This record gives sequence, structure tokens and C-alpha cells, in this order.
Amino acid sequence: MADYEKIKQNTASGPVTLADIAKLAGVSPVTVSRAINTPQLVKPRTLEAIERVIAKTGYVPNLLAGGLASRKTRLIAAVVPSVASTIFAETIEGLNAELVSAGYQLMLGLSGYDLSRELELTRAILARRPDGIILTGITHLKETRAMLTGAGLPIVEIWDSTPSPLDTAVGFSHAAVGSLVAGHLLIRGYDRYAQIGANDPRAVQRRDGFVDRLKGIAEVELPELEMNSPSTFRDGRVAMAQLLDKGKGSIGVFCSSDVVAHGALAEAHARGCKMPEDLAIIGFGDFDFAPHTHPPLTTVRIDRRDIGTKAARSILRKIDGDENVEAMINIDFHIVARGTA
Amino acid sequence: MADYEKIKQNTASGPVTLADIAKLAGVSPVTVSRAINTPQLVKPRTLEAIERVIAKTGYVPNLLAGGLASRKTRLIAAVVPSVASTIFAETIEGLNAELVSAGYQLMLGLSGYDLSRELELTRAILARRPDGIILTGITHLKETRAMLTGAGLPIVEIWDSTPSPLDTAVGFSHAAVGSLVAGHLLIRGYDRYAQIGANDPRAVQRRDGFVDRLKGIAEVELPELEMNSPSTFRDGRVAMAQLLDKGKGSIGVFCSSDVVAHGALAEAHARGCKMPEDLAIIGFGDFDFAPHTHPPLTTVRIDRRDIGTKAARSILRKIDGDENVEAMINIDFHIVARGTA
DNA sequence: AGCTACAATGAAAGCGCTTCCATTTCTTCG
DNA sequence: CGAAGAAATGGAAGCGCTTTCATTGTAGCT
Repeated sequence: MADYEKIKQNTASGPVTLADIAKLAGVSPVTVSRAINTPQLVKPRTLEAIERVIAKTGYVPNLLAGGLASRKTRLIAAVVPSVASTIFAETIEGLNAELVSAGYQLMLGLSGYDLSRELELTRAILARRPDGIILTGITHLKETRAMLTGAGLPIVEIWDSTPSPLDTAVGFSHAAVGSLVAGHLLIRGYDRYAQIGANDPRAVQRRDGFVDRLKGIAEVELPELEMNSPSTFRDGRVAMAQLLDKGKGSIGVFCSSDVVAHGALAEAHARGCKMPEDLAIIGFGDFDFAPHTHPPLTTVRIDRRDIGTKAARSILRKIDGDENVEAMINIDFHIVARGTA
Repeated sequence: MADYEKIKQNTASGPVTLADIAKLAGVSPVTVSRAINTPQLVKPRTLEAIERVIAKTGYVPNLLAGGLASRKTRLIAAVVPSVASTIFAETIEGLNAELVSAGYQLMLGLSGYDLSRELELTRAILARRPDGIILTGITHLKETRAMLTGAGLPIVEIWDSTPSPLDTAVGFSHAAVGSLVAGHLLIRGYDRYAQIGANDPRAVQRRDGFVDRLKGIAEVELPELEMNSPSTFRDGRVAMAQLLDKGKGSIGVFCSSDVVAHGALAEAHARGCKMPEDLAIIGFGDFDFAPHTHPPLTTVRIDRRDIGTKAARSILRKIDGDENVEAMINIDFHIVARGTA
């Protein structure tokens, strides 16, 4: 008890350490370490004594020291463009849930759709020696790639597909999404076809897939409007106005996200367009509000949370030394046909 | 050059260390450390030589080791209930932007509106020795409080107000919000008043503020529906149906979030209620979609990003040893009157 | 030239833990 | 009951950095 008081005092200036616990419990530091990390190797009586001391002192192990010594941090980092734009939020939740239940912690980095920020972030992240890293997309600066491959840790790229990932990728083909949407619109048949979209690599791929599918059948109109990701309701509204002003005839429009589609919808609604006869709108993401717009939004649904879950599982398997993790894990998507197409 | 090759080889199994850089640059480890952290103390010629070696080897300092030695991690942790429910996403973006520009990194924890998960999360976070921690709300388990105060680091509680924060708080009074909304509704005058809300502490406070303001004037009806946070569109819709089925007369409804309000709105719309004459709905949050519902949603706006920004600034000041950080930093809110009240 | 003052660098210790290997203590069984 | 093997524990070294304090180099002045 006297000892405890003394240490408590010292503690004022610095927190309790594993050595303090050892002294108080009358064992060596190694034993305390084992009590914490591999309790099955410690005799129940000893374990109990140690745990009592830990509880009494409020000892919290220092994972910096632990990580330095063991070269394992139980930390997984993820870089996403943004967390405010809904699209990635559920992926993060999925990721987090899966990691936490495996005893890992998630460290998040926000790149703001900016590749050079991704590079800086990657550097900062690697400096903390995570056990694995998750990146959004397959487009990275070559410096980022070099740094990453040099670091020799498991890497998972999410939200896109590629035959040659850095390590493993979990996602889907955005071009295929564009193509699917074009097909959906073609069956219904419109006089004009257009795409309203942002400029991030994935949105661009969706547009290209859309355009490709319509090649030789129809020219795809693209509003002349610089739309930086994340694109907004307003962007959609303005772009739709442009489209509607520019020509006549029925028109099928593919939007790069449900948010943009919602804006486009609002403009169309205000002008009294008849949907889906005169105007079709297809969004992307199947956001919460999609079933509740007027008319309800037809969109492409993909299980965003599942991307996170699968990414987490892949990276955990890799950390456990599993060599058989697939290089490309595909996520399903499909069109949810509602009122606008 | 020979040396470089040799180390490159060793590197295959372990990454380059500061000592390696020192050897290659022909200086001592301390000098390399200074070149990285306090370059102004190193002679330009030497600095340049070291930087060249760092660039060539792709050396990334180990912040675990650095943090262990210096007792500073440049890490700030934040615990929020969720990231998918929009409400906190912008706060996080604000927080992150501010921290990154100060050279800090944000580590996010998701508590899922669960206090015991908050406790576990706090323990896991403290184990990484962040320089500061940000928590959502002022309601915590006593174990969490004990652990936090014992850790002796700057703490900022966000999204609520209190005269006695653990350390510093950045937020606003939810009771005041409820009261303000009640006042707004009272001026217009309805036969009935109701609240549709989730069960997290802050939503409950908003409800209580609402009820208090109406005390002696009207009874506030509360749908009998268990709504766990985060509440959903569906919750709002179901609750509104209950309310509408249960009685007659015009009714003023306060919803605990815009999402819930949106659901309530949809139900009202479907039933052909005239708004805001027969039915008033006021949401909370002023989410992106609020101006675009039919009719546009009247709601309470608060600058969510600003909470993050201010929280970051406070914690950074505290880390810098500033003793004069206010205990309570208040964030403004106001009603945005649109079509539903 | 000699002395002071400051700039630049280095040596050694230590941050708090884990790993490896050695040692002690307990079981078990012939 | 003693040897062998397993279970439980401990000692020492080291993870990669920063800190403190000491040393060397370089001007600047008389």
C-alpha cells in the first residue's frame, strides 16, 4: 500500500508504467506483459493479482512502446476523399466495425479528392507504422505508389476495379456501371442522351462507360460546367437547366451521384417535365433520400458498407499472413428502377 | 555508394532507420533528428546532404519511436457516435482540416451512441498516447471520466453545452434549441403539439426544452415508438402516421433531426396535409436536402463544421500550454423558416 | 595571437514495452 | 521418490527515436 501511494505520487508527473505494475504485483515486467497480451500463459493466481493492480492504478499500456518493440501496431489506416459526402461514410462504418471486432483500430485520413494530399497523408500515415493501409481508388501519384510498395505492408484499394492492384482491390468497374445505365436508358429510348458528372477518376470512368455504350447510337451531351468532386445539388440543377435550354426532344440523363441527380430532378420538376416519358434521370449510389424524391429516383445501388467489410477482412487476412487473398474482389451493383427511368 | 547499396539490401527485411541515414550522410543520428525536426539548427550544407540521403532512401521517420522518446505524438483523437449520419461528418471535416494544417493527425473513433463502447474506445485511444482527445457530448460513464482526467491531457467535449465540462466544451444548449422551436410554433398557434425524436442524450434535451417551453400551455404528444439513434426516415414516417391517426386539429411537430422530419413530411404529404396551416414540421440540422423537400423544410441550423474548427483550435491552444482557453465555447443556432413552419 | 561567444555537432542515456532465451517451479509417472 | 517434461517466470537486450549535456568549430573582438 505504501508502495502504491508512492507510485501514485510519482504518477502525477508521468503515468503508470508496466514496470510499476510489476513492482506492485511482485512479479517481473515480462509477466505483466504476458498477463496483458497472452494471459493463458500466466498462472491464474498471478494473473488475478496483476489484474487487481492494473484496475487499482488505472494503468493503460503504452501502445507506442509496445508497437515499437513488437513491430505491430494493431492500427489500420484508411484514406478516403471525404467523409461529408455520404458515399464513403458507410464504407468507413463497415470497415471500422470489422476492424474493431478484430481488435484493431482505424485511423482515417481525408484526401479531399486531391492526389498530392493523398501523398502527404500516406507519408504521415506510414510514419505511424500501421499494420495495413486502405486507399480509395486506383489512381495514385507514382511517389505514393513507390512509398507504399517500399513500406512492405498489406494494401487494399477500394471503390474501383483493376486487373493490377497495388496489392488487393475491393470494388467494381465504374465503366460497367456507365454501360449498364446506358443500356437501361436505351431500352426505353430517348431522343437525346446526356451525362452530368463530377471530375473525379471514378465519375469519369462511369461517364466513359456510358458514352462507350452509346457510341454509334447517339451522341452523349455533356453540360459545359466544371464540376469538382464532391459535386452538389446545385451543380445538378444548373447542369440540368443547361441541358433543357439547349435542345428539344426527350432526354435520358445519367448523373454521377444521387445528390447531383436530386438537383437535376428539382430543376426538371420545377419546369414540369414529365418523367420518365420526357425525361429520364438515373443517379448513382442509392442514397437514403433516393426513394423519397418526387418522383422517386431511379439509381444504381451498390452495397457501400460491404466494400468496407470486405476490405477489412482482406487486410486482416493479409496481416495474418494469408497469401491466398484474391487480388480483385468484386462488389455487385444493380439498377433500382423507381420513378425517374 | 557501396554503403547505400548495403543498407538498401538490409532494408529488404526492415525499413531504413534514422541511424542508417546518419551513417550514409556521415553525421551522427542526433544531427539527422535535428535536420528533420529543427532544421534551423543544422548548417545548410549538412542539411542538404541529409535531405539528399533521405530522398534517395525513401526514409520515413518512425513516429512510434519519436513519440515514445518525446512524449508527443502529434495525434489528436476524436470520438463521435457515427459518421454515416451526416450530422457529425462536417464537424469531422472541420476538425481534420484545422488539425492537419497544424501538423497534427486525427484519429477517429466511432462509438455508435453507446457509452460503454465509448469507454472501450477511450481506453484504446489513450493507449496510443494522443496529445489531446475530443469527445461527443457531455454524458460519459464515470469510468470514462476517471480514465480521462487521470490521463492528464487536453480534452474537448463537443456538440453540447455545460457549465462544468471535463476540460473545455464547444457546443450549444439543446434545451435552448427545443425552447426556441416551441416559441416559433407558439407564435403560429396550433391545436396540438408533438415531438418525434430519438433517444440519445442530446435529442432528449431538445425534447425537454421543447416540452418545458410549452408547459402550462399545451401537452406535448410523444409517439409511442422506440427510436434509437440514429433515427431514420422510416421512423419519422411511422411516428407521423401515429400522430395523425390519433387525433384531430392542427398540429405543430418538432423532429429530432432533418432526416426524421423528412420522413414525417413524406407521410404528411401523402395524406395531403396542408402545410404549414394544418401541420407544421420543424427539423434539426439543416441538412443538404432540407431546402429541397416539398414543401421545403423549416429547420434549426447550426454551423456543424464550425464546431470542429473551434474544437481543434481549442485543443491546439491547450497543447501549446495556453491556460486561458474558455471552458465553454458557444456555437450559434437559429431557425431557418422555409415552407413547413 | 588569444580570448570570448555562439553555432554546430556528438555521446550517452532512456522512453516503455516485447522478444529471446534461460531459469525456476510444478506435475506426472515409472 | 526422483527424473523428465511441462508450466510459469525472469534477465537482458533492443525497438528507433529524442533529450540533455558535453564537445568541437568558427567568428569576432582586442
